[in-house]
Order: sequence, then structure tokens, then C-alpha cells
Amino acid sequence: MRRDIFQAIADPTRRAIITLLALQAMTPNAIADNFNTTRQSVSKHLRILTECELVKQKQVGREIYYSLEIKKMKEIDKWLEQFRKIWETRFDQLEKVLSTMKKQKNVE
Amino acid sequence: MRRDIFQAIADPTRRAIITLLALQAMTPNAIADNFNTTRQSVSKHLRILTECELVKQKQVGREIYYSLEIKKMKEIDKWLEQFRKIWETRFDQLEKVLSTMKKQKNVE
DNA sequence: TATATTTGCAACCGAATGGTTTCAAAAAAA
DNA sequence: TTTTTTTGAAACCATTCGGTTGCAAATATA
Repeated sequence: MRRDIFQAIADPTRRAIITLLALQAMTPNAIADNFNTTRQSVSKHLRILTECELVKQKQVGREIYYSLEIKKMKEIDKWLEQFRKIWETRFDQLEKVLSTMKKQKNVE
Repeated sequence: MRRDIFQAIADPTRRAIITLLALQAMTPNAIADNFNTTRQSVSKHLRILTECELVKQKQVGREIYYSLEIKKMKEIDKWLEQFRKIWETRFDQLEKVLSTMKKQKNVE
């Protein structure tokens, strides 16, 4: 059973749950109210998010508040790092070309 | 059939292909040499990557060179933006606490 | 104490996923 | 021209996925 952060964010409902929980801790029922699905399916999503440590629980009486482990999101950012270098380089090259064009225009 | 960038990067083989293609354009055969799988399965992955425009093709004779559409990767970065704000804020708060602790220490 | 609320888990189902084998088309090489 | 190489696509298969229904446990309320 693959269970990593990339598989976790592959599902659009889970991405929406993550966005919700980024703003505030919520119970499964409260989360489910925001989607066109059953509480149990949200529960399944929360289980997956918990398994890859993207979400943590806090029990308050019979309610369980789920909140986002924001630092886990940095793992995606870390993976993107290698590509960011590339696209920043390309952007720099574009800047260079544009600036050269501008200079030539000034000379004309 | 869901076909977005988040689903595309969910598979570890596809992530590895993306990393390979970030360095240089490659043919399906050359890509497959790097993995413990068949060329056909790599071909399937390339199809998925092509469908969500993460990869583009260039035919040279009977060979097809695949390369990464680096700008498409920015979409992930864009989604991460909302969380980056949060984790930077939290970091600022931590900085504040640490600086306060330092000041208190100096007073002692 | 009896009832209602909140939740997780198991069983089941159809669809999607990732892989393999087989085949056909196109281009290069013999 | 015949053969080899490179590739994509189709058919098939076991597994996973996302969802539903039903149930049991724990806690709060009447």
C-alpha cells in the first residue's frame, strides 16, 4: 500500500480537505458538510491523510478535531526545488534576451 | 478519466521520469533503460504525462524525444502558495519567540 | 438509565491504475 | 527489397481507489 504525500494530494477532495484544514481545525462531520459525499468517505480520506502524517487529531469529548501538519507540505516544496532552479534559470535567460532587445532598440 | 498534474506526479515512476527529462530530452527506450519495467509501461506513463501537458514530443526520424514542459510544474508551485504563506508566518512567529527568549536571557 | 450524537471500521462494488504480452506501423539499415 | 529498430496501441489481468451501507464503540444529553 503506497502511502506518501504525492498520492495523498492526487485526489481533489483530499486537496480540498487540506485547504479547509489549513484555515482551522475541524471535525469529520463539519468537513463532510462542505462536500457532496458521505461522512464515511471523508473519514477514509482523513485516514489516508493521517497515515502519511499530513493531518493530526485532537480528541475533545466525543469529537475529534483534525488539523493540518503544515510542515509536511514542505516535502512537496522540497521536491519542487530541483525544478524551480531550472525555471528560474530559464526566466533569467528570457530576461537577458529581453534586455538585449531593449538595448538594440535604443541604438536604432 | 481524471488527468491532472497532481494525479500525474502521484506515481513514483512518473516522478522519476520527470526528473530524468528535466535534465535532457530522451527517447522512450532510453528512459526505460533506467527503470526495472518494460518499455511499454514507460510508454503508458509518457502518454499520461503528455495528456496533462507535462511533457512534449519531438520526432527525429523513427525516434521520439520527450522533454519536460517545465512551466507546467509551476502549477504545483501555485497550489503550494497558499500553504507557503502559512508556514512562513509560523516561522516568523518562531523567530519572534526566539528573539524574545534571547532578550530575556541577556537581561538575566 | 435510556437515548442521541460522533466517530471509525469492515464489507462490498464499480471504475481506475499500473503492469504485461502481442501486434502493427513507420523509419533506418543491410 | 528484406530485415531490424523504434514506437504506440489494444487486450487482458491483478490490485488499488473512492464511494456506499451497515454496524459497534464511546461520549454527551434527556
